[in-house]
Amino acid sequence: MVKKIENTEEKIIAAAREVFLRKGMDGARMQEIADEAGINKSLLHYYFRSKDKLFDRVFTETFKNVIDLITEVFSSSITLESFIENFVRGYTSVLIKKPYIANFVLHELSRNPQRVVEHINLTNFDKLKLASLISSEDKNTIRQFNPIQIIVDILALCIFPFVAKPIIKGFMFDGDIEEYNIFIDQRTQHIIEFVKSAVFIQK
Amino acid sequence: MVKKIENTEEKIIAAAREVFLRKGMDGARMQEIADEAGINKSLLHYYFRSKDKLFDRVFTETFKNVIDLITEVFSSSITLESFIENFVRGYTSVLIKKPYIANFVLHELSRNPQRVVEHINLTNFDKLKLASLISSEDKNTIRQFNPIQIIVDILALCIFPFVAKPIIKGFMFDGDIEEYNIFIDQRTQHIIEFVKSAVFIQK
DNA sequence: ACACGATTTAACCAAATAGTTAAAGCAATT
DNA sequence: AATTGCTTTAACTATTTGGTTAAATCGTGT
Repeated sequence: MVKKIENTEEKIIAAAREVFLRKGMDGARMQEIADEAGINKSLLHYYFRSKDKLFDRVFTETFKNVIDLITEVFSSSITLESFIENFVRGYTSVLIKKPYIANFVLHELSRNPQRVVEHINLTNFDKLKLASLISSEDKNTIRQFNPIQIIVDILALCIFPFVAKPIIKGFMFDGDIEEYNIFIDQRTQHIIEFVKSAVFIQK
Repeated sequence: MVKKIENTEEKIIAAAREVFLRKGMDGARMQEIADEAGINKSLLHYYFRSKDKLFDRVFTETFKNVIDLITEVFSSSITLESFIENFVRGYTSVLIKKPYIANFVLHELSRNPQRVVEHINLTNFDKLKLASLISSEDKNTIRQFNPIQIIVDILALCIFPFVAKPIIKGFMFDGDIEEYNIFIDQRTQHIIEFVKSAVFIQK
């Protein structure tokens, strides 16, 4: 190869992600993606034969970030407390670095739920992990919530603030992005304390 | 008028909501909306001059449900505990009746954040209410979390399970809709207990 | 029977857009 | 200098789709 192929390819993927995110798969225009990537439409089709293929690539690549994270967190936590901390830290740190992930996945979840679920099912990710961690705790130190409710709780607490960013920023903080950023900075610690307060019984 | 105008109009709105929800504003086709409503495209344009106007109507109507609820809950709660209970009960009961609301609003939030925020700002909805309820509690009985974090927590816990339905159903419950429904039934009570456990200090 | 609004039918238009093609240019490798 | 592969330009096609139009039909209250 003569010029660096990855560079243009990555530029296209980043541009496509931007545009798909802003406009959704249907709203996105190939021309707009080309513009965003600083290339022309012909070259775009030279790299990715169709809009569908391009979207597929972007989705798979984006989703992989989440999968890798979850797998890692699930396999490395050995107590309930460390699970909660790792899970929340892992999730929020990924979302702080790549906030677009939340919207992107949720958008695809409503457009094509089947596909998202299939991607999750491809992972070998142990959904009974939390239940087993809970059952190995002393029953007098934790409240007996349904483990699945707790998993959903933690996911909700981590993901929602990114999806609802315009509302939190625009309404809660009157449009002040700095206040929103502070809010997000404090979010990780807040969730950990909130969940632990809810789950563990204080003496 | 000769025939009942509301009937067809409502049929169109319901059909449009369905299709807009499934496909998003851009993915939706006027023809598909007409089919779903059991009428033809001409009549669709006879009632709503353009796709934009139709979407606008559907959005405003859908969003009104949420607004009315929040306003009601905010004005009627006089203690922190009753606020939490009313808020969660109000939110989950609306979403159980009309689960499409969550996706619909979130979808529009990423397509046109400005518009959603404007709609919220039009309400006279007191965002300091929770803070004032917290400050009137005995400091020894509640944990000192940031009130805005708590509001976001509650919203997240209520809304997320509906948005993530395909994941919860498809992955957590291996596609069993009945188990998902039971999960949702228990959700209201779970959230209330979870939040109260986190916020109130037990003796 | 008449009028009038609701509804259908069917053909049509204009714009947008995914995707194609082909020829030419460019930059590094050989 | 020739080759090779990335990149541009620009014109083009086919299809989809929002929206229009006009005439016919249907149903009901007067």
